[in-house]
Amino acid sequence: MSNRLNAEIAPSVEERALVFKAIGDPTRVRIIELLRAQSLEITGTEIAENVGVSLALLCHHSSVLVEAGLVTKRKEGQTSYWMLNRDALAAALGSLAEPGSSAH
Amino acid sequence: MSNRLNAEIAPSVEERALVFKAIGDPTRVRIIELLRAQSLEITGTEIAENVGVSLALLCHHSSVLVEAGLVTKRKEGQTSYWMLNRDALAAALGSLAEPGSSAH
DNA sequence: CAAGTACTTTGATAACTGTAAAACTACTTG
DNA sequence: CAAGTAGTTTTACAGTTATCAAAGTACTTG
Repeated sequence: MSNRLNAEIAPSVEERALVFKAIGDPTRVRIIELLRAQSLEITGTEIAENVGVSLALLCHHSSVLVEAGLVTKRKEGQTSYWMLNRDALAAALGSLAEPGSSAH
Repeated sequence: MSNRLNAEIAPSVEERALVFKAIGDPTRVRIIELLRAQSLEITGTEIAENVGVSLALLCHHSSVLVEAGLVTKRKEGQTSYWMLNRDALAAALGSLAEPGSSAH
């Protein structure tokens, strides 16, 4: 299967737009932030509870995030574990970030 | 006065989602990158030529970017000068960036 | 095996989006 | 003032999206 964004190659404009579009929804910003705060994996049910959406709706957002290459899921039994693809996120964010970005 | 994102206050989830949504289109990624590369202002016609869209279409994308607080425009005579709101961009990008983000 | 759990998919719908084309405003130049 | 320029708005439309509700799948537990 063809790989998704893997931080080794610079993502194209279209790929980056897809990533930003995927983050461009309040529910998905919450999902990303929740995943970002995890050091270990987290299950779909836990995410749905934390974010406050139904599992069905979470599953829809899941597909958007997976398509954009931001999230990977691993299924074990009937529970699915979500992982944030930190490299893909950093690649997109970094492509538009200022050289010295945390200045204040 | 400052009704838009101004990097002093942490943008809400909704505000940041709006910014990411605004960047979530290939044409607008190109516009942002073009603006990012400018040290001075750039006119609408120049942007349209560089990005390869009509002025009418550019104007549509303009409204999305202005609504999100990413772009400011100043009109002088019949030409409008665009400026990137670097603080708003950095605030959104930074809110999801990893602590040590430029590692490789 | 029946019931429950954890998703996943499908269908429906209302709202939104990107694009093109055309009309419009307002400034500038001859 | 007529023509051209720069930008804006409007109209139209096909395609997409977020959400809900309901049905489906597959694993687990009693």
